[in-house]
Order: sequence, then structure tokens, then C-alpha cells
Amino acid sequence: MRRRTDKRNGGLSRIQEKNRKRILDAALREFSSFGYSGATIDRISHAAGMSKSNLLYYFPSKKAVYAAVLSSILDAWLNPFRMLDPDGDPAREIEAYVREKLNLSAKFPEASRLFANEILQGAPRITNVLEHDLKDLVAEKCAVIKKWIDAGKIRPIEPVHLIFTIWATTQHYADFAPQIRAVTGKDLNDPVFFAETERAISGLILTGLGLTVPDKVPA
Amino acid sequence: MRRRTDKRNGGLSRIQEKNRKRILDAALREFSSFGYSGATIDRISHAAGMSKSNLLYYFPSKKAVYAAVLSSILDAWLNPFRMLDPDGDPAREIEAYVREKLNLSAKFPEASRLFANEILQGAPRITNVLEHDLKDLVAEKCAVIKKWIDAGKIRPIEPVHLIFTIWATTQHYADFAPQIRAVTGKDLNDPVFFAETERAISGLILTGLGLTVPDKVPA
Amino acid sequence: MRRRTDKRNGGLSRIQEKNRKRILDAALREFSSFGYSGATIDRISHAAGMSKSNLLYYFPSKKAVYAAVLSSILDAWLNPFRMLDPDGDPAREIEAYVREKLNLSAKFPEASRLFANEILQGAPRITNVLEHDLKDLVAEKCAVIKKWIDAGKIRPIEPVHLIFTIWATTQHYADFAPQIRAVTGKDLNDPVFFAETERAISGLILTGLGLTVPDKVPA
Amino acid sequence: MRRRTDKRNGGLSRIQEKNRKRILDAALREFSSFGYSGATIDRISHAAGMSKSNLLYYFPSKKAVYAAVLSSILDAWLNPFRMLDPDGDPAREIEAYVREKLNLSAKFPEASRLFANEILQGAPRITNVLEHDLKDLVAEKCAVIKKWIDAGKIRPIEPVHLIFTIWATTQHYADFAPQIRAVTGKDLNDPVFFAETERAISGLILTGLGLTVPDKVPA
DNA sequence: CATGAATGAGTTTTCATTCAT
DNA sequence: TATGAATGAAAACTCATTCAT
Repeated sequence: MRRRTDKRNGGLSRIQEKNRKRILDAALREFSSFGYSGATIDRISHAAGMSKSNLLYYFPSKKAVYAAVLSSILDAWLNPFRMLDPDGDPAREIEAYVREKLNLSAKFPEASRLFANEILQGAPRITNVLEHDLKDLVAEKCAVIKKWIDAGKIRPIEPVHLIFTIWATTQHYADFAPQIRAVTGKDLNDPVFFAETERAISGLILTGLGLTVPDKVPA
Repeated sequence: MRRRTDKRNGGLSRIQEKNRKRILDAALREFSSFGYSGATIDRISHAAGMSKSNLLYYFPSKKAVYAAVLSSILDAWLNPFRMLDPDGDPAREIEAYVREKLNLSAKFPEASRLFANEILQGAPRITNVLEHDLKDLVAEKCAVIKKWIDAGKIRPIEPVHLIFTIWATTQHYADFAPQIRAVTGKDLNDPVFFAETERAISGLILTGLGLTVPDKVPA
Repeated sequence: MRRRTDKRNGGLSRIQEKNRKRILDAALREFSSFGYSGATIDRISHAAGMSKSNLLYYFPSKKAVYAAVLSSILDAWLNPFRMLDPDGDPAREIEAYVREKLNLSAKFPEASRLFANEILQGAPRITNVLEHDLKDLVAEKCAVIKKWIDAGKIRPIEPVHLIFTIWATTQHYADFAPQIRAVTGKDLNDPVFFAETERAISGLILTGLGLTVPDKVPA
Repeated sequence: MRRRTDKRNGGLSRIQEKNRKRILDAALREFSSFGYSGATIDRISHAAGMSKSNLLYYFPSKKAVYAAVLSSILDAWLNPFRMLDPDGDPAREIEAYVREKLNLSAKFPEASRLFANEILQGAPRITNVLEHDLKDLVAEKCAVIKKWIDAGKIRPIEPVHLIFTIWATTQHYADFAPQIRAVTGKDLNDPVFFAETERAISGLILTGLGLTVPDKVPA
């Protein structure tokens, strides 16, 4: 008689863990490509290398898979925002944040698109998160920016809009990738294009805030 | 002498015209809310005040309705971009364009969302438009910006990214409205919020380009 | 005030007559090509050069159109059979009948196919005709053949089967035309193929009945 | 050691095999009765004793069911033709072939009707088979008949027409069964009628070829 | 753990037919 | 006569989910 699940790791055996991960990966691709309704658990399960039935052994329903994917990216999506250091140099802080966000767009465009999709459709499943966690976080960071403004470190601007602008511009390169590709023939995976994009956005924002763009620190 | 159908307006009788419009209106709302797959022609037809069969009398298929909606907004979506006047004053031109785009986001958020949705999903139906019409238009406007830069009128910046930045920021307020509402409690329909948003975006961009924000012209 | 219908010609005005004919022509082609269920009154009406609504002004329903087509060909289909002359020379009579049937197959293959279709599907609408008119006619002609046999003019054979054989072989060239075309590359519209076919069938049957094939009468 | 599915029989488990067979049986009856368009997968599934959804679990579409049925009968339909032995006695060979074909008409009238239906509608799905496999086979058998003719064993006749005649007459008793029943009150399932039919057809053809009908070999 | 089998609810689409003019 | 507009019923699928093993 063989024990059902290894109790290491939150009650999940190693194989279960691996399969959940596979499912979430496949689901992220599927949902971000087709939206919630357009996605099928059949395709997800195949992409994850298992049968539909088996997928439903791990998650009770399509909705549950979606919720799991969403929450699995949410943190990664909000986290870099927490890094904004009130005591840091505004220029470096903002530049770092833009770079980090752009980096996420380059590395995890599907996550960005999934997030965008969810909000486009009214954010039914994450209104909670947005109205509490995110709202608080934004309030906190707005205070930081306010402090910078009050200290005369940056040009006055309504803080939320600065934040929205950073989000909008950086995520745009992931969410509207097909359009960008159609127009420029390139995407963020191209290192040159990435650098050019980063420089343009950072330059515009920093200058817009009355800051000078810090010199590139050699790696 | 007997008149069968009024041949004004592309061979459509008045009732046909009205019904088509109703359908497109309802369809825009539906598709922008639920995405292509999530939308149902049943709901669209009800919202348009007619039977499903009758809707299918006007459009042969769901796909056809979607295509019609998409093309009906495409022009409105790309048009203001054409207004950028090479001979105008950069500050006024850019400010006007930002305001116009923001205005579209306020007035036709569904159109913005539908467009975003289409691109998020890979823009399968409009790659053509993007790769030709839009690409050419962007090239043309990039030349304008380049001229401004070369003439020393604005700070150097890679033109496409300036364009993308304007698109990203202005459309963000329509596409991510639920998030913005969750965080700020407001949306662009609030005139105060609209003005504040406009000022923030324009201010950031214009300053970022080394321009001074032009004084508000009293209406 | 204008009288509704000219009372000449069974209550049908000239234009009505023409339209009915057009409809029946188009319907024959449609039904014979697609079967009853596969046919659509939309296609029929277009082929007849009028609107669906107008077609339904002439015939109350699809079924009615079908019934009309069927009955319109039925006579033509059974008529030549009546010609078999009891007092004629068996060889000439049979040969003439085979030629006439083959001629019908060449000239009106759609009628043949429609008839075949109807019977393939159980002859629901013409069982009556078959069980009375046709049965009586067959009985009558069997008697003729029987007389020929009894008179020693032709080899003994069960008369119905001779009749069925003639029907089967001649109609086969219309009903299975695609197969015949696939195998031989030809059809009955080719005069050489027609002659060859006629000679083969007549030759086989007449010889089979112990008759000599009559010399071709020059036209 | 656990067995998932029996891999005998092309990877189909026993239950799958059984269900596929049931579906094909029911489908053959349905399609042969109503034609492709008239048939409904709903009726087929009920006749097969399962839900519509389950049928669609086995075959992806109505078309696929039809294609499967068609190909499942095609071989059975063409096969006996291959038996015609070039070295055999013409009279016995032809007589055997006629009997075999008539037998098929008696035993599998639905298959005959389905085949007829497909060809009546232009043979869209089997033109390939007809133009290659069948054409070659016919050419081959024509050569056999030609040899018999050249050897003076049978009366001269264009070989294809002899073949068509055999096909036409024998299949007629299945395809036009309702007509035959209406006229004679009998069908091929009646052994007496079968024998009488066979004798008539064979007699006519053999005599027509200048052969004498071989004595019946006592079983 | 894993899967094949089965199903019901929902969705698009087709089409004969009716209605109003 | 003729037609455009409208509809309901039926049909083919799709797909998440359940069942049994």
C-alpha cells in the first residue's frame, strides 16, 4: 500500500505540483490568446500534455483554472510596484521601475495580456483586489510621489496619472504587440528595440518630470 | 410610378438602415464587453430589439456582424491621427491630438475596448489594415515629428515611441477604466477628472519634449 | 380597375403561366440535383428569376412545388410505355421503346433523376400512382408480351422482368451519369456514344429474346 | 500491470468498436432512406441507441459519419466485380456475377440505395474512387470480355455496356424496390421472386450473348 | 492518478413560411 | 403581382462537466 500524496509542499506530491504548473502555464497561454470564453480546457489540457479529465482532476472547473492563473500572475504583476523606494533618488527609482515593467512586458507578455483582458471585460473576478490591495498600494505610492513633488525634486503632476502613464506605456508594448509588430516589424524581444523603447519612455517621462536622465551604469 | 426602396444611402431602405445601425450599436457593446467568443448573437439581437433570426437576415453570420462593427469603428479610430498638421505648432498639434484621443476614449470607450480586444487576440481580422494603412500613416507622421526634431522644435525622441506613448496613455483610460475606477473612483465622464487627466498627460509629454504647455485658449 | 387574371387557359394569365413554368423548370433542376431536403426554395426562386416570396405566391409551399414538378414529369415518364403496340412487330416495338426511353434519358436526365430520387426514398408521394395507374399499365403490357411469347414470336421470359430490364438499363444512363462519365468519359449527349449505347442494349435484349436486330431504317 | 484499452483492431476499445458499428448501421439506414440532407444525426443517434452528443464523440460531424458509411460499403460494392475470372467459362462467370450482384441487392438494399443516392447527386465525395479505382477495374474487366469476344466465345458487344447492363438490372431491384413492390407485390426477399428474377436476367443476358444458360448445379 | 465514455445545456446557422405593404 | 421584413422551428455543432473504471 502506497501513500497517496507526499505531504511535503502543502499536501502536493511532486508530480501533482508539476502538473499544476504545467496546467497553469498552458492555461496562461490559452486564456491570454483567446480570452476566457474563447479558451477551451480541451486545448489547455492538450498543451499541458494530459487529458481533459485529468486537468479537471486538478482543478474543478474552467473558472477555477482561470482564477488560479489570474492569481498566479497578480502578484508578479503588482510586486515591482512595491519596490518604488520613497528614500531613493526619483530619477533612478522611476527609471528602474519603467525598466522593470518593460522587462515584464518582454518576458511575460501573456500575463500582461491576460491581465488586460480581465480588466477589459470589467475585471469581474479581481475587483476586490483592485479596490483594496491595489488601491492602497497606489495611495501609498502616490504619497511618495507627492513627497518628491513637495520636496521640489520633480515637477508637479497629479501622482496617479504619472503611475497610470507608466503602466499604460510599458504594458502597451506587450498588449498591443501585434500592432507594434505590424508598424515597426519589431517587438521587445529584440534587445535593440527594447533598449530604444526604454530610452524613449524613460527619457520622455523623466524629462517631463524635470529630471535629467541618469547615465547608464555599466553592468 | 412606384418606389420600392429608397436608393439613397447605398441601396438601403430606411428601415434597413435603422436596423443595421441598431444591430451595430448593440453588437459594439456586446463584443467590447465579452470579446468575440463571449458575445452571443442572441443577446445582441435582443439588445437591438429584434429576433435572432431577424438579425441574421441583416448579417449572414456572427463573424459578419463582428467584421462590420470593427470596420465601422476603424476609421473613427484612425482618423484623428491624420489631423496632425506638419505645418502647425508642435505643442498645439500634440496637445490637440492628445485631447482628441482622450475625448474618443471618453465618448466611445466601447470602441476602444473592442479595438484593444481585437489586438490582444492577435488582430487576426485587421492585420491587413495595420500592416498597410496604419503602417503608412505612422511612417508619414513619424516624418513630421522627425522634421520637428531636425528643426530643433522639440527634443529628440524616436518618433514611433512618442506616437505609441500617446496612444497607450490616452486609450488606457478607456481600456482600463475598471481599474482606474477602482483606484480613483472616477472615470473620464467626470469633466473634472477628464481635465485633470488631460493636463497631466499633455503636461508630461509636452514637457518631456522640451515644450511649454500652451495656455488654455478660452472657448 | 384591372381584372386580376385572364380567364383563358384555366384561370392563369399569360404571365402567371410563364412564371409557373419557370419555377417548375428551376425546381426540377434543383430537386434532381439535391434531393427534396437538399433543395431550397431560395435557390429555386433565384434560378427562376424571382423572389422567394413571389415563388410562394405561385405555390403555397415547398412540398407543393415538389408535387407539381413530380406530376409534371410523371406523364412524360410513363407515356412512351403506352405506345407499345400489341399488333406491331415485337422487334420493332421493343427497339423503338428502348430508343425512346434512352432518348428521354438523354434529353431529360433531370426528370429521370428526380423520379429515381423519389423512388429511392420510398416513393411516399406517388405510391398511389404506382399502385394503380402504373400497375394497370404494366399488367396490360405484360399481356402484350405474353401474347408474343404464346405466339412463339419471342423467347419465353417473365414479362415484368423484361420491362424492368428495359427501364433499368435505359434509365441507368441518366441516373448514373457521373459514374458512366467517370468510367468512359462520355454521356448520352454524345451522339456516337448514344448510338453505341442504343445498339448494345437493343442488341442484347433483342438477341436475348431470340429476335434479330432489325436493319436501321434510314431517316 | 494494467491494460487501458485493447490495442487490437486499430487502437479501438471493444466498446468503441461496438458503438462505431452501431452508428454506421443506423447511419446507413438513415442516409439511404432520406439522402444526405434529409438525414439527421439526431435520428441516427437515437436509432443507434445513444445521445446525439455521444455520436459526435465518435464522429466529429455529420459529414464524417456519411463519409465513413460510404467508404464502409464501397468495397463491398465493388468487390464482387473483381471475381470475374478471365479463365473461367463465360456463361458461368457472368451468371455467377449476376447472381452475386442480385444477392447484394437483396441482402443490402440500403447500401445499394446509398450508393445510388450519392451518384444521383453527382458523386461529389467519390468521384476520385470512380475515376481511378473503378475506371481501372472496368478497363481490366472490359479486356476480359473483349478476349471472350475475340475468342468467339460470346457474341460481339461493346464490353462496357454489358457491364452497365448487369449493374443497372441487378441494382434496379434494390433501388426501385418500392416501384417493383407496387407493381408486382413482391421483392427480392421472396425466394421465389428472387429465383424468377435471376433466371429472367441471366437468361436474357446469356442468350443475348449467344450463350446457353448453364444447368443449375444442385447444391 | 489518470482516462475514456457520455451527456446536457447553449450557440450558431439554415430555411420554410408568414406578414405587411 | 411582387417583394422586403420578420420569425420560429429545427438542425449541427461546441464544450464544460460528470460518470465509471
